[in-house]
Amino acid sequence: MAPVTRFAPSPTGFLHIGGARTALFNRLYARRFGGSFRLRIEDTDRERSTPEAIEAILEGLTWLGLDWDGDVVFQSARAERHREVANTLLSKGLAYRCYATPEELAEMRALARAEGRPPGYDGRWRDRDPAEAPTDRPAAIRFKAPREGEQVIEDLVQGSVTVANRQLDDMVILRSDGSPTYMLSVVVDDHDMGITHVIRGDDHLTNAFRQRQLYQAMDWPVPHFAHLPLIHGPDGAKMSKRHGAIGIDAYREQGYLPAALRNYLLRLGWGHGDDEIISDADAQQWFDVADVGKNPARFDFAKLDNLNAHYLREMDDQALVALLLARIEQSSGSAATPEQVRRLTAGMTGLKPRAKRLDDLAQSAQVYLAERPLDYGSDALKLLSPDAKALLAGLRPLLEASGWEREELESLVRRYAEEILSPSVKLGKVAQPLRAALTASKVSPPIFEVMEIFGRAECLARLDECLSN
RNA sequence: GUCCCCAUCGUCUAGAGGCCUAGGACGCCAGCCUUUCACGUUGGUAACACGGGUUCGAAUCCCGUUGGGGACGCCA
Repeated sequence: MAPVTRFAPSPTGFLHIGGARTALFNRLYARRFGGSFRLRIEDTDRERSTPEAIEAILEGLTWLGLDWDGDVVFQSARAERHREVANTLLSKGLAYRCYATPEELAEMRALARAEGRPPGYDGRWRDRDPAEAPTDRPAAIRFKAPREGEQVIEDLVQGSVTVANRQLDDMVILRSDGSPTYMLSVVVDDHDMGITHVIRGDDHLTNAFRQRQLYQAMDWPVPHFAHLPLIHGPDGAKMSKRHGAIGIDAYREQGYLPAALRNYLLRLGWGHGDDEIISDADAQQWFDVADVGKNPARFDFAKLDNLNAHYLREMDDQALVALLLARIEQSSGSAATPEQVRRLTAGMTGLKPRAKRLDDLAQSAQVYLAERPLDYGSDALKLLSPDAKALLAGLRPLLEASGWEREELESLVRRYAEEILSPSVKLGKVAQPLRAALTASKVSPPIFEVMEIFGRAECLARLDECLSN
């Protein structure tokens, strides 16, 4: 049977990196075995779910290239069905009304803890005569969980995990306001959607035991479970905003490529021999959730950067320029001129190997965007000493008479430095001031490549402006 | 506190009893390349948490210790 997986985020915040990996693994698993990958928004939480968060999740997934099959299911729209199941359980005697107050509940927990028992509901309304029910407040519906025996889950990642039923209390499935709880909703939705493999974060492992009880009570087939270890921050502690628990949109803003993120996330907790750069096609062919490691992985930006640099270099120049232009327009508020686009496109080869992310690429791309008069900073000025300017002044007539192809320019300047000036003067002695004069910077792509792209007229004009200052 | 899970270089991992003198990648260090910065390239640094077993033989199996993580809501 082809697997059906799903990603089921709750829209209470942005799509974070852990969620993205969960979605990736679900999708990969479904693709690998010819199944389908569904998306369900768990928006049963009253106030905390926001339309903005839903939007951020859908956008984030789409941007990452993690498209889903079929329509998005909104859990909130299925509340009626959830209630129906709760009532079925009630009529089967597998659920009951509970009138315990929040204060009572807190006491129970404190007491249990003090006595060294697992904290939880003590079952005080479990077998109570309904005639004793108070009339002044509504009841919540609790699941009548089995007290004896144990729950065994053959988790695809965690292996066989067992918990005694006595560790599990009677969970609320319908709140006193009549709204279904998450615990009920997931089970009903996963069942109704025909989900065969529940692949999700490790933090849900203990929920799986309770959910299993529910499946059994309804006499539904229990899906396969796979609980993925969580992603930790670089210091081993829980991901915090400081180190990566930022929205996926923040990665996008910093200039990470979807392909790089996919590759990086895939290698977090999973490996395929010595392979590091893994194409989507290979990932789809190789990935199996059963091969995911059980230990939590730390997030490492240095490795992500390295991977991103790789995908950046592999990317088509035109596509990269388009991304860059959008970014530049957004920050400067104005569109690039055709001449700037021409320079940028021509300069891509030299720019690409120098960048890790789109943000630093945009930074170094300034070389091709800046217009005269150039704004010389202290770094450039340092290279433009009177002596250096004198060298450049001597070079000017030679440049004017030269062809304008990069190799020709290079050999010209080399000859100027080593033969005309002195054998001890290296190319760099002239090339560095030249770079400073033409780009107002001390670093740039190879200066002769830059010169070729700018063209003779522009270069001479820049040189003149620089020398006349 | 109760329950569950985990443990190989700094990080991500390969490793399913002899192929391990523990492999790869990122990072870091050094050399080469070089007009700057990068790219590239060559080499180097660095790990089986600890203690007991089992076995002819253990990174691999078992137990314990320590250290991490997760879950214990009328949140999801």
